[in-house]
Amino acid sequence: MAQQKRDLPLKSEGLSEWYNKIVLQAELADYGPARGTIIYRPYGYAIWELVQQEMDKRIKEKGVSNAYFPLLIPESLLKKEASHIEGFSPELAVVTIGGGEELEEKLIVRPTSETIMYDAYARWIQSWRDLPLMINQWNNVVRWEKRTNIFLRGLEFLWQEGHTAHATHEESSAMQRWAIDMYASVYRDYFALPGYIGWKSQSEKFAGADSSLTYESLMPEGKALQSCTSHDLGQNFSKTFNIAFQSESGGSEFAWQTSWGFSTRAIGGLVMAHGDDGGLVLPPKLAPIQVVIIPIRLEGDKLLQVEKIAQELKAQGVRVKLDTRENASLGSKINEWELKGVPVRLEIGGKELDAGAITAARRDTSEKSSIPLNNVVSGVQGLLSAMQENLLAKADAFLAANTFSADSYDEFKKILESSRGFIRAHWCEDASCEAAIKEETKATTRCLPIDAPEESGVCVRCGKASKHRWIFGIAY
RNA sequence: CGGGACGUCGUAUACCGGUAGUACGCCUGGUUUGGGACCAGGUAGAUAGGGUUCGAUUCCCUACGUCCCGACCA
Repeated sequence: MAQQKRDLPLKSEGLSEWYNKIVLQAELADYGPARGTIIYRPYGYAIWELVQQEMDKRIKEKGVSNAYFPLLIPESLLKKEASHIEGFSPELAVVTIGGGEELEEKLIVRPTSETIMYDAYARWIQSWRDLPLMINQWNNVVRWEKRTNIFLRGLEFLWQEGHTAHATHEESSAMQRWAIDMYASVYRDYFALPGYIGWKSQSEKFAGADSSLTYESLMPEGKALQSCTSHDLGQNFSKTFNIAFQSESGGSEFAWQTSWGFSTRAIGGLVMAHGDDGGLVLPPKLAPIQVVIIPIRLEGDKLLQVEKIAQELKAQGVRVKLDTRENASLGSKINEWELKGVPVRLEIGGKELDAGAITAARRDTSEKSSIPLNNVVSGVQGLLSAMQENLLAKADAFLAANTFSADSYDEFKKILESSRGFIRAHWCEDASCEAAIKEETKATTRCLPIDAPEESGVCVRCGKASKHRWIFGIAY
């Protein structure tokens, strides 16, 4: 009977079908009326707000200020940097008519804000004393993707983009590294998603960058997800936008720049990585509701007692929801909150109040335990942190179990056919070899891990000498 | 953007060239509440536009949207 009510497909039987349904059913998001557009519903947006809170704090601590630049970019501005426009032109949305009249100059809906920001940077930066200039913005960008997927790839997505200008390459390079380390830390400690930090290959790097750092995590079914990158822009943009400054010694120099971004795609990764057949499983640190309290057949003073418990938890910063709906049965409440991935559920009825201990259920393990009434806050906090740790430990184990090494092309292909996952393999760093591997196996270079040891070997495909093992995978 | 599948109340589905049904949801009232409650009454639907036809939700075309497979990407 319970099965008949279920209309969520099993995650274990098909990730993409499960994923598409759970995003809608858990009310994280809905589709917009135009293709590829998404409505972030309150429950989903709340997750993003939690990410923002944490990341914004870290960004500001680093000395980066928030600002906001325009959505519309004159075409000529975007065209200034040759490789940048070349990289983005296939996916631009362009405004050609305004107020009913054809525009003299087309306006591009930003796919990213390098050009419009650096146009201003050129005016703002005159002296070495103006550096570093470090600005971040939380905004939306538009990229005309051919094939869309809710949260993972859409026409419009939300992100933050940080853009810094420095006097020296040492400084900008350190900034590039700082950003990816910050992302990795948030990813690990909040999303409970481990991954590899590494360098993008020349062909995979950002259009207009000298180098790109990425954080690559692995989804169930063995596909790679990249949801943040940090770029060393060198002087590419400062030269084309004339971001020049007078140095201490009086000479004119071009600024060294970085840009780095983290998008709502990460929410999709979160859903896929931790969810199960019962629905979402949210890591406590990013759960809009960390604890749901369900009173069972309580009224009057006894219900007040439960409300007091909720208040107590709230006072300690726990995000609590008290579900006092009278028209829903216990079972339907439990199922609903499980579907929505709430980490801890507290059941409080006459039984609990008499015994002086409430029943707590963990979403990740389904374990039930008993928490003494006089110890609710620390008991709950203990469960939340245990769950956060457990999700990370499971994800770590998954990543480790699905990172393989291949020393021959046959082995490489065999892994892709059977389990997928990440493959550590030698590559000659020749772009044509990379393209051939992609053509023949669908796998792309994901990154060269930042801590990859030097190791002499031969390219898994062409046999030429190689110094490092790169990580390959099939990307989303 | 190429190939394929699909589009019926909010959701999941059924039937049909001639009155569009069921379940869940939702609303009202009552009884209920320890793992998806029950009774009664009610609400709500053929994506849009053309064509064929006496008659189209059904057949055809186009657009739009979703999913899957490719090429492109956070």
